[in-house]
Amino acid sequence: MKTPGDSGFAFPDWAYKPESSPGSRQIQLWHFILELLRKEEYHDVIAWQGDYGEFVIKDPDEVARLWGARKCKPQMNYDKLSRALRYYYNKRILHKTKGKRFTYKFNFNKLVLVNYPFIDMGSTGSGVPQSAPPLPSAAGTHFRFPPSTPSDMLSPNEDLRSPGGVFSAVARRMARGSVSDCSDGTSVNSEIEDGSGGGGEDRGGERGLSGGGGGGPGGGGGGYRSMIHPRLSHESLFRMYGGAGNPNAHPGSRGPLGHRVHPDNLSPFPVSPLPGPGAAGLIAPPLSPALSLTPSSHLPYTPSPSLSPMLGSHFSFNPEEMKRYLQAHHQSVYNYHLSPRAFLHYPNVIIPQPHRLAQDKRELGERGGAERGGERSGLNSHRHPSPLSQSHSPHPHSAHPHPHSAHPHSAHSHPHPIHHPLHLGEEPPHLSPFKFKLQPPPLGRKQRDGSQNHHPRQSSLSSGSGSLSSSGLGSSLSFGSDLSSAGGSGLISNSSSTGSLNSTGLPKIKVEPISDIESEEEVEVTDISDEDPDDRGYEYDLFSPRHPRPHLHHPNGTSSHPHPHDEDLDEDVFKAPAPPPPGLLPFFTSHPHRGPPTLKSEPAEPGDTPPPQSPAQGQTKCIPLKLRFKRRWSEDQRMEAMEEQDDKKVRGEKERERETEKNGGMQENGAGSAPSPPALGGYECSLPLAQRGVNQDLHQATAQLSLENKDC
DNA sequence: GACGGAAGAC
DNA sequence: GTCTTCCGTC
Repeated sequence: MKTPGDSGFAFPDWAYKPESSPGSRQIQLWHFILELLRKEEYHDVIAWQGDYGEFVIKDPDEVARLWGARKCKPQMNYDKLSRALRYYYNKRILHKTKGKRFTYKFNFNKLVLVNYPFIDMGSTGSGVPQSAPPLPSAAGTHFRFPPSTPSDMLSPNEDLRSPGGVFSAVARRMARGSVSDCSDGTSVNSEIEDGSGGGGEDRGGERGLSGGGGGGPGGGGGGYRSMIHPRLSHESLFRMYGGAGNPNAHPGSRGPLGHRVHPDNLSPFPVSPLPGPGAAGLIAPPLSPALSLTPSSHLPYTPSPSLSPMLGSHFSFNPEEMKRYLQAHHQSVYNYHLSPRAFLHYPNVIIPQPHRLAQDKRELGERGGAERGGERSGLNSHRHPSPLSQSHSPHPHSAHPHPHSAHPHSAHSHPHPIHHPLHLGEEPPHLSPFKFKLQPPPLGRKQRDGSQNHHPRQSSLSSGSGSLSSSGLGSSLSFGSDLSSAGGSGLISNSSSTGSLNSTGLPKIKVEPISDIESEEEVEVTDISDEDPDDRGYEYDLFSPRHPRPHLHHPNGTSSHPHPHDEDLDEDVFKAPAPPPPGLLPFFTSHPHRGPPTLKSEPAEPGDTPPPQSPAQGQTKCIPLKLRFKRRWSEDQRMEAMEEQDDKKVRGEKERERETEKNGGMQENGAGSAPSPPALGGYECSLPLAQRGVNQDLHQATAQLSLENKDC
């Protein structure tokens, strides 16, 4: 009979790692079984037999004893152990080989699915037994079964890319079960470890995984062989998982500030492909759906976001890059889900004009060396440059007939560990004084009306961790910000589609200054409007970095993941931004030597520190920021009212055609403060027409605004 | 021997 | 969540 060992199939490395089972800090039984199985000295106790993945417990009592010793359960016996094994049946990790005593079989597919849901199960190489672990063939990764040949030993070169390389010797021993959990120190694991000194000698012919890598550290039981083929470049890996290789960002090449994505990662990958703390390194950080960074012909420049650590859904963008990107995007703000109307609400956001773009390019070119060089040096270590450009979601330009098809994972914003190196007390000399963060938009009024009691959202900043299916993070993008600043600094909050809507079901942008001294409170004090305390309060909640909103909660109680093309969000128009805290205004103003930033702000109060003087200062167009915001706000209110009226008219007409009775009630809602219709359908129906109307206004407003601001 | 429910520890 | 322990059933 051909045993797995004879066949040259190795069990994946992750299978030997206790960490490979999320949620369990202790070695799991199936890990332990694998430990025994991979060590020849225990082949008289337990061994592979039969089909691939099938093993027989030759000495149940001894296995139970070993297991009991490992777990410090001296009372362990086969009955108990088998009970534990039977629990794997439901998990489909293991199943019983019928008719064969003490014979079980691993379900590799399940193990892989459990541990690496991203792996295409259909990619199992030909000739690989069904029960053998799947082979991500495209990546050249080999699952073999069982493992442990000398060539499989972790080579020094693998240290950087294999999990073994990031574990301490103790950790490795722990991972191998070499270190007993028992406090008395009498561990059978030492037996295992001791006996495994020559453990790699068998299972010859198992080559290919390590590509002839040298002997691994310890030379014992094989430790962690990298699941990744040594020849598999990091880029390949990133491609595999949707990201591009980035030497600077690669977890294996931790820079001075590079965060080890997941020191205790749960996978054999350099970075766990699982979502969560270690996921971002491999998975292209799903951008805010509204912020597709796909390069396109008309978008010569794409900002490279980095993610803030811990805040799984926060991406950091270099403000300069964003500026350029926005300028490049000036013809396609809709694609950005930055409706032109967004600019309407941002008197200080200069609508990019072609000549400005050129000018800015020149400026960038002029100061690119020093300034951007500085940025690079500061950001490289925490930024994922290109992964996004290669793997990010489809560009919004491509009209998606199916609104939900563009960003299948948009709701699962995987955290990106890399963050901006800004530290409190440091003022990046080269960075724009702005910090932009795209955040889930506030819940729309229509939604809010459905549930008035919008309690402050509890922070779900760490919600990025966990299983693939659980995340549901809003994709907040922070530009040129890091987490610490995210904890207290301001932003453009957009939101695009990630989660919430403002009172008109539209995302908002908030522009706040970066300040070394700013605190979370200061951020939260951001005023949105004097006219709408409700909204404002909601803003505080929503835009507080501590309260990102991973998802959009529909009035019907369901929670949907945000999507840039969600019909609910088609009406993505931005409301009034938050004026910056007055005390922070100096940071908020543009740097004279830098020329007018694309995104800039002005002093909130006339009496505040005056911004750099400009010829247009005295003009009425350059009224104090606060006043401008208020005016804009009022404008916005009027426009919203008009829009709602239009919406309701149109909706009413359409509805009337179909449902005359229902329609009548909706029209009675009137304009302005009318609560949203309870049914989503009506809301969605009104969007296209409403947006058309808005677009006209927006175009006008955009033009006006650009004229209005170009002198400021 | 194998299965699986139940309760509980961690 | 992962066992451990106990137990009834087949």
